[in-house]
Amino acid sequence: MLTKAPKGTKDVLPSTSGKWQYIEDVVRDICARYGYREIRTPVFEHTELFLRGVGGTTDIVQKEMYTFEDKGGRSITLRPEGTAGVVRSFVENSLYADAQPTKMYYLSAPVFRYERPQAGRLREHHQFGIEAFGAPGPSIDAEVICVALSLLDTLGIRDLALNINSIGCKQCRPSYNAALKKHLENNQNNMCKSCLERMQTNPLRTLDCKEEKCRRTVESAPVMLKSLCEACAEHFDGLKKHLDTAGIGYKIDPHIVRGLDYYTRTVFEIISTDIGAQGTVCGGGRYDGLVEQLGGPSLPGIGFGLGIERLLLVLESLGLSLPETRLCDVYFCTIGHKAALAGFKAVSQLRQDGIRAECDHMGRSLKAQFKYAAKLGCKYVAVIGEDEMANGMAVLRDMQLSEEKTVPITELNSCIKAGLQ
RNA sequence: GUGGGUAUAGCUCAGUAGGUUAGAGCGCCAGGUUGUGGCCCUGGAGGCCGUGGGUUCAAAUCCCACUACUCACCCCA
Repeated sequence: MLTKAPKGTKDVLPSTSGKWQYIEDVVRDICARYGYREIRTPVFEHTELFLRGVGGTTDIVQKEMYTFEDKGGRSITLRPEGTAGVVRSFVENSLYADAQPTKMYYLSAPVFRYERPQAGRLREHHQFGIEAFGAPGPSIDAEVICVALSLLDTLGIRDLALNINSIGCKQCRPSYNAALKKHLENNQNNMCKSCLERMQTNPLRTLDCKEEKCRRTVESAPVMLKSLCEACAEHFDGLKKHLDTAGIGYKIDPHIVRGLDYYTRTVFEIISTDIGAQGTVCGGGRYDGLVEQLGGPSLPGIGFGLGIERLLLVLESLGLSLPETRLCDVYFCTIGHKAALAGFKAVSQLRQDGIRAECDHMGRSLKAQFKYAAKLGCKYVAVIGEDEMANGMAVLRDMQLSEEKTVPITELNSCIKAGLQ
């Protein structure tokens, strides 16, 4: 074989693309009910968008981006996440001039990060995400979370954990950061090597460390939730009230720290414990300063990204199957050239009428045609042979009931259509 | 970027005191007498045993290197 799919990429084969399509159908339906409309933005953007948007200190920007120079000398980057491009488009197209909020979604959007692949982590993966601009209050936070949970619920997934947290705003976070850093500096002996680095670059990240000694150090550290300014505390209370009202269970996890710099106030994750180490199926939060930072007006925003591949892993691990559509409604078994032509004609007509019809392309024996039809899961098999051609009658077999009847060839198609109703 | 594991048929895997033509199940194809699927039976196709070196009379099997895949760290969806 000449070459293989690049490391960290995966083909979606015909045997599984039906699952993707089913999920996409559900997503579109839910988004319509919640008033979110689709936006499609380029797969690549100017690199500076992500430098400014995602943040120069993040791992994503520092070591995971697919960046290259195009033939015009521009620095281009394949999008490493979905939000920055949507915000750019929101600003560029002056969508802020419309009545707010602006509620948009993107679906199965390819996202690229140069990482070592492992279970639930690819170099190209696909996200469903939503973004809501312009609404400052916590009700929209709750609505955004509801969209994600609604999708999971519709797919039959009930037992994933929703964790929420608030990481404050530009008023209260700097002083908290300073306090945390001070605490860490006083406990340097009780921290792992990478946390000693994090302490300098982004102290919040130490909260997320899984090392035992770091966790103990962090336990005694000041807590962001208790250091929130009045406005942030009120916002977080409001979110909890809305979630309670909607009957949504959640856990407050003060250790949630998202890896993108633009988050403010509300952050949340929906996590599975049985798809390997990469258990975050959905992650998001509020980004109140991002629109302005990318050159737009001072408008708040909130959104999430949800990984389709990880969602499929969850479905698989829970043993949940999605409804599958039948590959073929009716198969025409034919014997001989004349009959094959008649079958081809009948199939063509049925297809025009929206019926999934198939006939032989492999020169199979009658028996083999039947086997193949059964494999396709056909409801009906029609048989046309020399006898049928001679007397104008065809055999129509119901494959599930194993019942046959003889009908005039001229009435075959209408008979099939009636049976499929 | 750092560790661990694995590479044999389309898929899932057997196969070491090194020793004839490398196996199974599933899948695929063809049959089980005249034109009928699922179950069962029979047969067939399909493998430079990841690649390149080395040891040996002899290597899928032992040694080395490389590559790919995979899991985990990190990070994230």
